[in-house]
Amino acid sequence: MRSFYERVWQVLAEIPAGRVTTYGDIAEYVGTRAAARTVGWAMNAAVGSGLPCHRVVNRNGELTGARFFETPTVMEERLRSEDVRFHQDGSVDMDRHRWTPAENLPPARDFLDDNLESA
DNA sequence: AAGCTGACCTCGC
DNA sequence: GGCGAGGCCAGCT
Repeated sequence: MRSFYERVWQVLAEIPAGRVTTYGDIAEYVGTRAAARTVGWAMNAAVGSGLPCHRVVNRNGELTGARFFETPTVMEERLRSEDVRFHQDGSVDMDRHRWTPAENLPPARDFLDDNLESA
């Protein structure tokens, strides 16, 4: 079992364009719901690595991590370029775009362990 | 080495 | 329904 970060990144890499997920959903999928916080920390380390960190928002669809990108606006711009719709208050339309690892990926153990062991 | 902090979430008051 | 506290992992002081 590799680090918590790497598990998060594997999930992150599977998020389809035009969809978003939440810190809590990722945290729960990789093992612990309460580690949602650390997920954000993992994102910070992933900025600039090519992973779609912009597809992770908080439970309300707010772009809380925007300020950690190259510029504070690229997060929204990337999402808009993927046809993600926003509410008037600037939050993502979660009903329309929400994607969860639990419903779209194989069971966490299989998915994570497979990739890790075969690596 | 111990303690604080952080892109969060949930529960209790 | 707003405010405060606890829980998780890793990095920094």
